[in-house]
Amino acid sequence: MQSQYEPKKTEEKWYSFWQEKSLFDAKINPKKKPYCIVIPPPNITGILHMGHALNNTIQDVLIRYKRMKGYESLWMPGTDHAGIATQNVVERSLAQEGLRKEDIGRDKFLERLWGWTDEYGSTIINQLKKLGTSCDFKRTRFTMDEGYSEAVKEVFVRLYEKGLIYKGNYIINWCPRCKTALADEEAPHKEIDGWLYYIKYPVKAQGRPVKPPRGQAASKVTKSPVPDYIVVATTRPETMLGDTAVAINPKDKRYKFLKNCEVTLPIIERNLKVVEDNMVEVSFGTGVVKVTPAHDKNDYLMARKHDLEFVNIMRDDAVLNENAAEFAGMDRFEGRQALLEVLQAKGLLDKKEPYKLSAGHCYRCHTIIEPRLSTQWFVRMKPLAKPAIKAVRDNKVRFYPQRWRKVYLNWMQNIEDWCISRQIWWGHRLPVYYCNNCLGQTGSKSQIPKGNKKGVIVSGIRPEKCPECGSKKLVQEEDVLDTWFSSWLWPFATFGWPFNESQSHPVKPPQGQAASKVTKSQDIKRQREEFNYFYPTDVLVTASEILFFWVARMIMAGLQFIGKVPFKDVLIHGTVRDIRGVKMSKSLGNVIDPLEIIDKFGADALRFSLMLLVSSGQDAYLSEEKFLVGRNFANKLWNATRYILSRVPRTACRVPRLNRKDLSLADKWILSELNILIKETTSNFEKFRMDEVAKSIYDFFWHKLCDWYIEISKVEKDKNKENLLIFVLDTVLRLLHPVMPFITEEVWQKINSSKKQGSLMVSEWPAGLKIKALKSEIDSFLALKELIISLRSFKKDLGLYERIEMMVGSGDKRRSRVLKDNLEWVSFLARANIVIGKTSCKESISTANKDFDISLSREFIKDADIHKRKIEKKIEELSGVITSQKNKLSNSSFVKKAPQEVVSGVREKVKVCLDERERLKRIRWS
RNA sequence: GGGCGUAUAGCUCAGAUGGUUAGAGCGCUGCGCUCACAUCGCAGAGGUCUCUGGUUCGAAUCCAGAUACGCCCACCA
Repeated sequence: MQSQYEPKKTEEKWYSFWQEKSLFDAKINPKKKPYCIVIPPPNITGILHMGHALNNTIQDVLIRYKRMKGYESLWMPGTDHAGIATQNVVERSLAQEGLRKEDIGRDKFLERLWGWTDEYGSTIINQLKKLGTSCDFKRTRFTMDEGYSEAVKEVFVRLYEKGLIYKGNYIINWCPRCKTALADEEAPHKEIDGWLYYIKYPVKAQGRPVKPPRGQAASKVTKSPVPDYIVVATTRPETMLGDTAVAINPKDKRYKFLKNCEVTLPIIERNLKVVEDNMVEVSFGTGVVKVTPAHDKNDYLMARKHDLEFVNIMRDDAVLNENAAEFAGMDRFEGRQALLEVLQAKGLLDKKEPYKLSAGHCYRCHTIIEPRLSTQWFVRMKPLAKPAIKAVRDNKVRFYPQRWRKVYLNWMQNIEDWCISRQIWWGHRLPVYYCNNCLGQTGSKSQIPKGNKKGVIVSGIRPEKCPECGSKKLVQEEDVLDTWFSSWLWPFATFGWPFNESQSHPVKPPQGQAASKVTKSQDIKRQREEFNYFYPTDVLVTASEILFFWVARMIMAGLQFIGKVPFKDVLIHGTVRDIRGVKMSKSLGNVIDPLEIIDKFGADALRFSLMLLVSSGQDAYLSEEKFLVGRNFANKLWNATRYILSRVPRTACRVPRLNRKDLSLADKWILSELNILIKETTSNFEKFRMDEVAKSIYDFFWHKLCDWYIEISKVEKDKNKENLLIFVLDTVLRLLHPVMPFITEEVWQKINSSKKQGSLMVSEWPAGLKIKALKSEIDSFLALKELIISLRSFKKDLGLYERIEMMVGSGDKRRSRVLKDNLEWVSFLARANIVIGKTSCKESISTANKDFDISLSREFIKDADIHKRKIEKKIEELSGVITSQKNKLSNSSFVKKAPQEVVSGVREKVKVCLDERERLKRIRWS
């Protein structure tokens, strides 16, 4: 074994070993309880980033832990077709050839997409393997798999038949670059710097003159004169071209006169209606709102209420259309500038003020979205949300950390309908067919009124003819479904749901299994049984970013289609950020590539460091050097193993049974510490506290096993020691394996070399130890440990580095005896030749700790100043403690009200401190 | 405009159900290649636990308020 651990030499070896032995595979096992996690399917366009590394490490750690704990662990892997993202990638490559997707047509474009998917779609899955992920890869699913598509269609049809899917003309988020509708969640609002423009709209008194008849009080006349114009404020001036009204608040007295006026839209010269609506905020802008029903969500709602005209002024690429008069053909922002110039020239631009506004941005390409009136498909969400709210309220689904529960409930209670149609080509095409014959009579298919099903056929299988008129002229809906409309089925569609015998494409059997040997119905039966065994899954591990996109919708889908929640626990971890706290992103260039870290430090180092850093849902601030902890720990483990193996002959190397007999004080101590570690680690895993798991193993291994026990073992070379060293190491390897699978397997194989080859990853999780140490024994050991530290410190303060003779005594007989029994290793570790007994002050210089008095011959001392100051400081410190503790005791309500054990604890503390201080005070310096 | 999170050593963070004159890692100082490990060992320095009130015998820990930073949601043009 080399003195430095080299991860590259072991990682690949053991990963293929596990795969060859099919250790990642899961199947129904009636003797075991199931444990199942479905992977949040990464986009096929994705490449592994630190967020994936974190997310998947957590899952792998849990899966491996439960597997060792005796569960049948299934980690279901797969990828997501990521509609818009993937289409964008392929469009870009097309653009390099100077082509647009329209040039080659839908079929050819889809061919390209499938080609890309076949070539690059599994990149991320292969990268995941480098992390050590123990997914059952034979089950790898893709949201566009034939079988999966059946589930998507089934769900669409079921929802449609229940009246939960409808088609309607609404204002939706439109990305003019991707040229598709987006759901609200896909268009996050971001603040941008803009301007608030104040524009004058000419006003004319209507019909009868407003002028009052002669003789009436003049004051009343001057109260509401009709001005030449009113001023509206807007951040998007170009939309004025689509204005069909202006609105005021009914309570706003300032504009009462407008009811009898004609307002004209400049440039277009259109008459605008004047409407009153409470939605108008009196205090904002001028109190008058321009209403653009086809380009703003609020205006749209207002228009519906007041029966206004809709004027669309933009094409799908946000270029102004023929309704935009002279500005037609200009891009929206170009048009804005041009329009402003015209307004300026005409004296209609009152003023402009800098203004921060928040606008939706496409979550794929970051283009500012344009609210657009268009016909889309929607899912009615309220009925789906209701049971999903109840399930969380009833703790059928629990969130970790719990605060996300509130966020979830808040969102669900205010949920709006989900726009699911997308005007792209890559995705599941809606299982909707139009009969041209029937629709010919009612008009174009974009104007199907809500609820009118005539000529619209929704079916999982393409119908041959129209059930209404028999026509064979059927056309399938061009739109595809939102990617999340397939992802929300992930926890059950991956198992082959809906298990229809009649479905055209059953889920393909696991790779390697001959398809012909398995009949379709057997296959479906197997899938159904597996589903019943593994569903509901156990935990979903995810970042908070997709709580609404995905997690909430999965809960709704699970309850709606299966009648059971899809998972019991939702573990939400933090976001990965750079060292300054900025979210890592490729465009910012602040990413740390996990593959590079693996290359430099090893996958185990990456995993261990990540686990250490993500404490209960907090964001992790990363830099390359933070991974050194993991690397160093791996190296420590490696070298400790090297030492232990040097002590134990290889041929005899196997994990022993422990014998209660002949255990030394140190043995008892380390076993008792190990026992605590087993308990803590197990309970921390159950609480999803992977940071605590990593921390406590690290602490035990490094600072208890290596710093003390192994050091002691260099002196205390009894027969038991070898067995114990192997035993403790073996136990730690088991505990650590979920977090650091590679090095633990490598080491475990070495210390189990005499056994026939098994694998650590499927060996048993450590149970609590039966051997118990007495409290007094542990106490004695700790006193010796403290003594060693005091001896070292004492020497150090006196500037002594040689192995010298030191005198140690104790007033306590038991302490003296224990010291005598363990003198050899105490001396070794203290680097001193210890003599038990007392010496006179004249010849020696002394110190004391809680249990022992220490002194050494004056002949060694050159300079005792540091030591003297330290003693003084220590005395001061002790006095402080004594005073504060005594104060407590003199407080009668403390003695009365505090628990007995606390009071006696304080008394004990005072006693001990007094004693130590007394002994320190006795030290004479000359 | 709502909702949430975080403020503890120079840095990154631990500190269930209140009882420690507050812990770790990194960094820093000093010493050491003690035969597993310099990706190491040993000994140290370093904190009025953001502020102000309150509850309590007792608060880093619970409550209220303030301040700072961060995040999410929302139809103020």
